[in-house]
Amino acid sequence: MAFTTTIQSAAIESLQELYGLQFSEKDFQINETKPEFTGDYTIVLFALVKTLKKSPENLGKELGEYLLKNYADLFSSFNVIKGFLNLQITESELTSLLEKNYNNKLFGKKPANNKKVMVEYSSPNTNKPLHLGHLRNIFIGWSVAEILKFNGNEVIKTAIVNDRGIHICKSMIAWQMFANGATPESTQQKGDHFVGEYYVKFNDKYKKEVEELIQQGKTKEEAEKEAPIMKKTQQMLLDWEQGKPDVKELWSTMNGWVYKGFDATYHRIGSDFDHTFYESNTYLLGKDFVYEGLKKNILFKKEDGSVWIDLTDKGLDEKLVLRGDGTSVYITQDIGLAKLKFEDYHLDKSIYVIGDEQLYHMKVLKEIVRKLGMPFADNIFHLSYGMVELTTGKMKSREGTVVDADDLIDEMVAVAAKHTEELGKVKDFTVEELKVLYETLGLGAMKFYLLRVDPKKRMIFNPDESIDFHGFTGSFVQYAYARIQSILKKADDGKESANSEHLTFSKLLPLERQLILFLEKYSNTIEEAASEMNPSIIANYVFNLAKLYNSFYVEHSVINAENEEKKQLRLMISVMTANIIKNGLYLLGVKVPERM
RNA sequence: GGUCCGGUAGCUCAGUUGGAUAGAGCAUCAGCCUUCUAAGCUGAGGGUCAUUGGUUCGAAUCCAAUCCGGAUCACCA
Repeated sequence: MAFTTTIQSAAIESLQELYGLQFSEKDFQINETKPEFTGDYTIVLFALVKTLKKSPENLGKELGEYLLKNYADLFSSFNVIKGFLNLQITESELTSLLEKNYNNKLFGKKPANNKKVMVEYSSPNTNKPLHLGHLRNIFIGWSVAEILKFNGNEVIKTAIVNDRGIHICKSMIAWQMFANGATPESTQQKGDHFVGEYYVKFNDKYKKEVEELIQQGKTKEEAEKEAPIMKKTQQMLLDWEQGKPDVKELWSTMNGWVYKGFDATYHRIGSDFDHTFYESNTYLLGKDFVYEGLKKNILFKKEDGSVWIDLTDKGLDEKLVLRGDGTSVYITQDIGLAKLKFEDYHLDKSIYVIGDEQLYHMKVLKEIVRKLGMPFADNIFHLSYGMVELTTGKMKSREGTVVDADDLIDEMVAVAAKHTEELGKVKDFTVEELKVLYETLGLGAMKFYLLRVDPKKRMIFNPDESIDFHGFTGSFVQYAYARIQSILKKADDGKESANSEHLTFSKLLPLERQLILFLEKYSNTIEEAASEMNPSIIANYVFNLAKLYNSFYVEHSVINAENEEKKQLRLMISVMTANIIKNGLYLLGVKVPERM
């Protein structure tokens, strides 16, 4: 049990004994004691003062004395300042905690609790390569999935691939017009980049045609509709929907190129999925529920045949769910897919990692699903994240300011290599080891940078800051880990590994105390990260742990400790710190190097 | 215009179920490598927590209004 909850229940019991009143957890707070005061944890008494009709000082004194007397193994001293009761934890409690956890490497991992959760993330279009925004999405999704798993849930990672629609046809038309049969193989290009180029070529050509038409006297709207390349594209979309063989074949060939490219990127960044949904398979799914809803009068039809739902009672307006020509729209497919997910996988919860620009869409989806009487409406959860902006403003594909994912990864890894060389560390490694190290450092820096901010918030991507290896970065944390490994290796060489049997530690130094107390908070931290679905909580924790350990590291020697007892204690602290860093970083998708 | 999100140090961000003198990192300045990896450590300066009012023992945190920024309100996905 975590210290805060232990103290909470001790205080509740004590108050019951002392004053005969039953308090609950919500009645008063347990905080960590601020560094400028003596103590480890603080009970805030103000809230109790009123009901107990006592002065804060007296209440603090009485409660403090009672706790000290009746929980002597837990508390060693107390002091009262204003309405704050500061308590100090006994050394025996701290060291036994260390021993217990040292032998149990799970750090509060919870047993399976049988919640089945699906996390959907990534969700790319197949007409262009992944970019920085996708990376934030993927890292958040993967991390949240792993965090939920670590907290005892059964998690299914999925992606929905948007593999159909007008945007894919654009790339296809441009390829037909300009490629002369070129392929990714023939041009030595990654498939997603190859296809993306034709998407760009489409837009160039389209723009030119529109301009020409405008010069011939057409309005902008007319020109955009009548541009020959656009007409061709729309015809292709119709052909695709009617299943015309040559169109379908080109479509699957080009998508195949893109998937190969995506897979390479996913593999490199360590992202994985248990299942992939393809929109081309699911886009018709919602229609049946629309017909059903019509029968039940939940939906209504307008004169032109289009089908709508009235959400005005929810503060929204009327939403279209089926076009006049009977084809489905975005929301229609999502209704179908939502149901499919819950029914095929028997989910307790379905999480969608989608940008916050779709908050409205997801709200509408939930309401429609609810109105259609599907029981899982409340278990749909939109994990929304803010857009990634550049220091120069927003990313816009038309203006060429999109940061390509593969380019960015290459650059991060290259900077990691350069930096390592400059520090003169290269000579300690083989070529193979260096290659692995650079990936670990470069990808680690990038993931940490994108995950250290609360997902819900918009964030600004600063290229210089992102490739920094100092301060609040993945490298900083990795470095602390590598230094510990170095100590452990030296200790092992002298056959002096930590032995936790029958040791009595006394006189903990302030930094040793702080570290043990901080390590103890890890299990709370991952629980919080899970309930908030927020990896940044772990990033912050793991950084602060590394920082604290670094202070300890320069202040106290482990191998040349004052005596054997101290050495064992510090080895145990070091091992636990390393294990928790490794585990915490793992939950962020960041690997640790044994040396760096 | 309606709805939603945000505004904390020069910059990027923590801190918000109300608690003690608001914290990090970067940047700036000053120190620390014969001693477990200096990708590190120690210290200094830097704040009207957007503004105003309210709630109370106590407000960055809750409420109201205002200002500023963003998203969204498609027979696009």
